[in-house]
Amino acid sequence: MGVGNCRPLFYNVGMELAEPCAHCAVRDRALCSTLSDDELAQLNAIGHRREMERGETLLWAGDDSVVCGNLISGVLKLVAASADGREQIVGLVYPGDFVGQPYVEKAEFTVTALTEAEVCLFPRAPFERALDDHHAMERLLLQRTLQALNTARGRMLSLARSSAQEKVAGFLLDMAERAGTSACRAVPDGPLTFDLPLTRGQIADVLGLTIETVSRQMTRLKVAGVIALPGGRAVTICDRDALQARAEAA
Amino acid sequence: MGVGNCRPLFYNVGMELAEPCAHCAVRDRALCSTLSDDELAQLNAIGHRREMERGETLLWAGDDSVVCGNLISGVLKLVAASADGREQIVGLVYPGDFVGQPYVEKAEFTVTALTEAEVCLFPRAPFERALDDHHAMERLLLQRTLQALNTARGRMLSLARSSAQEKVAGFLLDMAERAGTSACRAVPDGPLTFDLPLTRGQIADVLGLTIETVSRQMTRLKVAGVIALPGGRAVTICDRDALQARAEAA
DNA sequence: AAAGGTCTTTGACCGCGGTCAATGTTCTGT
DNA sequence: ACAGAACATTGACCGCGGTCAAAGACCTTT
Repeated sequence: MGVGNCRPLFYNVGMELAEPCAHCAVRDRALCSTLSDDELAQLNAIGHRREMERGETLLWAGDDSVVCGNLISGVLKLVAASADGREQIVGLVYPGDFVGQPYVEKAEFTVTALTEAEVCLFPRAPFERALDDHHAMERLLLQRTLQALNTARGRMLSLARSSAQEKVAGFLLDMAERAGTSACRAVPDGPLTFDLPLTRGQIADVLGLTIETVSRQMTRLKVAGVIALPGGRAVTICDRDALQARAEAA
Repeated sequence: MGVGNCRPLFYNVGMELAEPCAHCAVRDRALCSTLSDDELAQLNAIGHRREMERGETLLWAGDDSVVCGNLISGVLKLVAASADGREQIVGLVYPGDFVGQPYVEKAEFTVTALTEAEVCLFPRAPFERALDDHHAMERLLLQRTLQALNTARGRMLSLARSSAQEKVAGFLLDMAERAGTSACRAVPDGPLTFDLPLTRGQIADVLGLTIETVSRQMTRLKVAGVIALPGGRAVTICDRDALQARAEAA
């Protein structure tokens, strides 16, 4: 059940910022950060929020690309699949990131929630019109898209040319960085512990490996004392430098 | 020797379109297609042309991203490399395509000519200002960037999950499509012959394989009668459907 | 035409990572 | 607390594609 209904009926009355943008967790990071409170209220008139459960799909590859928007909380995956069912996660979406593609008729990739998530959605057509009116937002979208392109191209190198060991080590470093605030560390610069938002199977889909290979490489890193696996989906990075070294050399 | 000097000294005098844009081969396809003749003349004032030889590099990964522009003729490659020298071609640039990245300080990838090429270059900073003034051009750049992102993500699936056979077959189909006018065909719908602009080594760099594997797969396709290799860098596609089938299934 | 380079093909070998299968662990709902 | 499902680990095996090496084709240059 979404919370779209919570949107107030009279959003742009007076100077006050309409709910729920006023308390939005990504107000300062999403594309909306380019908008004044008034502009934001206008944009909000065409948007609505949606809560998603783990595993729920927002867009299916091949369907009309009907919505786009900002991720508020949780993590989404972008999945490419071949006709015979092989899958590859081609992107991860974090809070503050933009999801979907304006100016594109058909969605090329399936977008699914990896965790519970909350998104702020806009129908594509009116959102494109909003880009016309808010030049700074379009500019930021261009910059974000250029960044995403660089990220995707960097991952092409890794997918094609890195060993399984390098891929897994690199992935753990990425996730550690992402974990940020939610990670915890007993001693400054000491071991860092955090939860992975992905299953082994999903990690395999990101890295272009199989579940078994991911699992074996994790075990190898554990045996080498580079990481620890306290149980559940938690990981502890015991020796960041060693992990870095393994991420860079075969 | 570039032809930058050929740029006329008084480009925006009168209504006539300044050389060399008037006869530009990609006038109707490049970002400039969004500009009126007058606007184009203004933009041309900050740009210049450059001819490149096979193997010549336009931008080095890690250097300041100083220029961007449009490719007029030839083919360029975008190369990602790891610290220990492994390489991956993450993009090919064809005539009419945009090269370089506005709003990005450091070039992430090395840009090198695969064939003789001609580019129309702009220093990055004034080009960014031109994007401010010409909204339609910025819009088109955004659309092109979104397309490029989709292409890159599609190739992530292929790099990670396709067999060598599928990669080579798919690559040949792509190149056949690109060859377009320069390809020749004795009978309508009959065998199609064209020249690859890439060496076996470069094809390997595109597909995430080795030279030897690319060569072996080409031979396999030849022995199966799907393609012919008349010599030099030429390829003949004898049975397009069979090639398509091999591109899609392992 | 000969010489030298680069690019390509082919062969022999082997190791990484995929596949198949069984067991162990963690999460979920009642 | 228990049952069942989903997820993770581990082992045995093997094939695809990488590596090393040599020979052949093609393209310059003089």
